[in-house]
Amino acid sequence: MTSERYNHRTAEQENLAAVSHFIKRGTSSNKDTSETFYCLEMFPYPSGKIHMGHIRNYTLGDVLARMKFAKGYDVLHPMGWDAFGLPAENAAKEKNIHPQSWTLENIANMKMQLKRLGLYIDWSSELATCLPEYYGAEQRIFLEFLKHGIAYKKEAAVNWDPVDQTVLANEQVIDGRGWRSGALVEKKKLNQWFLKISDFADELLEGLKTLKDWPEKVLLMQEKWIGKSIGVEFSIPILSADGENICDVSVFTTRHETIFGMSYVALSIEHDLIKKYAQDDPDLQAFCKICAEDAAKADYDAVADKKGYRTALIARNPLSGEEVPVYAANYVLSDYGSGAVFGCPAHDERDYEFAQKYNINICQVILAEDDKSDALPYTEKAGKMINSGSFDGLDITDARKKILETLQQQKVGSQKTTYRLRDWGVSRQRYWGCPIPVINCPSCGAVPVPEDQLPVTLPEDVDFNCQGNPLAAHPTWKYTKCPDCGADAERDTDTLDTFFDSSWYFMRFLSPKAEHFIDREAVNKYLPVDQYIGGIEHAVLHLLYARFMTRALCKIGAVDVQEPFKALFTQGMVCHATYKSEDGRWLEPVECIKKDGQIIEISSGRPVTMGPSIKMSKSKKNIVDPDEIIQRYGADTARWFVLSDSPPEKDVEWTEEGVEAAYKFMQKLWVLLSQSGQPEGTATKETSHKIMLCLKEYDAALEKFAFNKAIAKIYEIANIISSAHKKNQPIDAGIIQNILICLYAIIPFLAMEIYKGWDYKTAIQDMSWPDMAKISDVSDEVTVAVQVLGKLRGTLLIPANSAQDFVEQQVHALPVYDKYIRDKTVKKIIYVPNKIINYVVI
RNA sequence: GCCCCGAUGGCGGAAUUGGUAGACGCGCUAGACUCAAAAUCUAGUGGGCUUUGCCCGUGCCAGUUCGAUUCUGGCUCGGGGCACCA
Repeated sequence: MTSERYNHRTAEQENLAAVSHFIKRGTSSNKDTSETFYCLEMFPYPSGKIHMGHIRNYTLGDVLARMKFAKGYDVLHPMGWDAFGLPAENAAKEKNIHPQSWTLENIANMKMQLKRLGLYIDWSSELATCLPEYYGAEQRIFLEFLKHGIAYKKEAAVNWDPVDQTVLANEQVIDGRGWRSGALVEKKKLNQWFLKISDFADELLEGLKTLKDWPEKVLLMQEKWIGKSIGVEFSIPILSADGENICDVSVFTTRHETIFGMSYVALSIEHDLIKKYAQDDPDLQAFCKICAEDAAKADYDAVADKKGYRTALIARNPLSGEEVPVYAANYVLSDYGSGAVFGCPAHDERDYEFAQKYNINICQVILAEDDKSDALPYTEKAGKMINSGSFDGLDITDARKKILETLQQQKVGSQKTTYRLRDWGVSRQRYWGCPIPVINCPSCGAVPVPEDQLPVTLPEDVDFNCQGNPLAAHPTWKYTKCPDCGADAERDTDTLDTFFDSSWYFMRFLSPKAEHFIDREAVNKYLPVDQYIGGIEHAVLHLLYARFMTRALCKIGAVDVQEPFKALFTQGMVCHATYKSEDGRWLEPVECIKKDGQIIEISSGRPVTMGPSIKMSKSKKNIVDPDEIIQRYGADTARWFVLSDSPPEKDVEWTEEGVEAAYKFMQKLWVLLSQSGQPEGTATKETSHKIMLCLKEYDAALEKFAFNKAIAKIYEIANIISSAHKKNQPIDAGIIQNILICLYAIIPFLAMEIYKGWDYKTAIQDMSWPDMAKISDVSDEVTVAVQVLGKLRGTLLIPANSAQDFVEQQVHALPVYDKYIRDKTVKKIIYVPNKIINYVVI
């Protein structure tokens, strides 16, 4: 038996070049197959250091890429850097270092870390979004969109983050706060570039149905976000206080059958009619101002309280002719539907609340069948119409049909579909982003930068301590000539939202240096991405933008792919317990030690309180540095640990014990699988089959993303080998070779090191994955459960696939038979081959 | 408030179309080795009992079935998403 320990430091150093030699696109381990497999993990933001979340994400992808390569696929497994963004500018302010050098240094460091982790990546296609070769291509895309009307400019109220001093997209506002800064978002009017994502709302929604290998949860979130709603739009005549017909107001509803229950009309404070009448009504003006201020807080609690202002205007119900008051109300959204609603308090919760507060008439129009409660508002799903003129007595479905027909005949209404999804505002008032390639000319307007002047590069001499956008504050950069008329003009000083950068990078990997933005042929060949892996936090933001971008590029004829990601896997977070010192400081795990069942702070010896295990974060200091782990235990241990125990879609808790255990197991594998570790005896067939069966299950688990189960199978194999060794039975070299090929996907350094100790002819990285189909699922002998009335009473070891007669005979010989069956009447015997035999007795 | 998901030992978690619940790991207990400890190895480890063996047990209550962690209905608790979208 071998006595020396496995030294991960020398082994990982020696094998680094071989382990991380990249698979180049267009090559495969099996020359006969040309089937492609695009394996992609969400590319990282170069913050400076790899964290445990990255380790988990990239290990998952790496195992898959290695396995697919060994299975003969032409694998594309690239890596890039989501390199634009605010932290670089903040670093520039704080550390007086240029965003570019800060970012590039971080990239260099993180790339080294990823290599040390043993990732199997095609570095020849590496890209960084902050380099002109990338963002220049992005500018070309923007100009194409401009040409095709997908990009347009409009004055719009935008979400303004007062801390980051920038505009945020709707998706970046969470609970009224900036997603990054956490500051309360304000509303501000600015001239902004938008992308017409709303034009794609329906196909983005329909496309979700084709994404069979996406998590249900993400599909649902996107569906809700797009928010398709089919209803009816109709117009309501508005009269002045003295009955004079002024205009029509159009409203959208999904409950048009309740039209006879209309007891008021509510308009948004942004509605044209309200704006017009506010000019002569100071009270209305004041009301609108208060509501606008509440809304600007973008704080839900401030808006939760419904406020209304009764105008002198009168609305006439187009079907009943009834005249009802018109309100300006804070709860009516200006940018959904037509910014106006009719209120039906009897059958709508919000309207009911409003009517209660302002003492408005409540008129019931449906007599419920399924809702017996008397409480208003009624929440019926079925019922008959009442108080609805000629429609009385109809059930809801018929009433909906008839009322719509009537509205159409009278030419006051029609069916309409609305979406919650708004156009995507992409202008950001920041320096460290892709400059929008447009020149604003006083006479020609917004003029695209001519192609031969691309890329529009960022100036390097910039003052980051100025207020607002450093790019706009640059003394010369923005001044230029109009490409059309030659007059003095100014560049657009806004840069693109970084989500724009990340919504097409997966296509750029196919031609990272090319001048043209996309290599259409290569993209068509490798896309859609066969497996995309990343965090759930991008369920709507990045993943919706990327889907939109792909469809938009498809529409303008740049690619022929509709959906970018065929399969999506969202992995869980890496968590760790939190530690707090006596005086309330957060402590890093390395600052604490367990002693006699108590946790104490190493420096002071004082006791420490342990908090719950939560996502690793700098603020709570519950972080473990991957560098230290790799240094101390090796990359294989780190990889092994993040894959074991917890299913990858769930959060995993990082524990010292867990890492220690993983490390010990690496040592154990080293002993069990080494040639020198094999005893000198005779191997048995049974052991070999058991091991191969485990490998087959290991493979199936990996294919299903059940990495924790795959790991369990390796432990099982170790136990099998261990007991074989005790009986002085060596394991066949061929079996060991198969195990090592499979392990190479998970723990490449150790697998390669052990492999080198045997005299195999082909290098491990050139070996094909074992053919699992050839391994039989059943052993020669199986254990069958003997049940009486569904209760387990004994087991039986018999040859596989035995006939029922034979099994029954065997059961007769068991003590179980005398005890439970012999004296009873057997009503029925249920036999499931190789599983159970169940006696139903009375 | 609405929508979705989940609940299995001390812990993380296994369990093909309903078919031997608790694989595998951690932790724990005992033993071997050691002056001792660590490491390693061996055995045990859901609960209970009158312990050759039996009873209970997958959040709770019912149901379907020869048989339910798995299917159906109703609850309880936990997690996530959306939040005036008319």
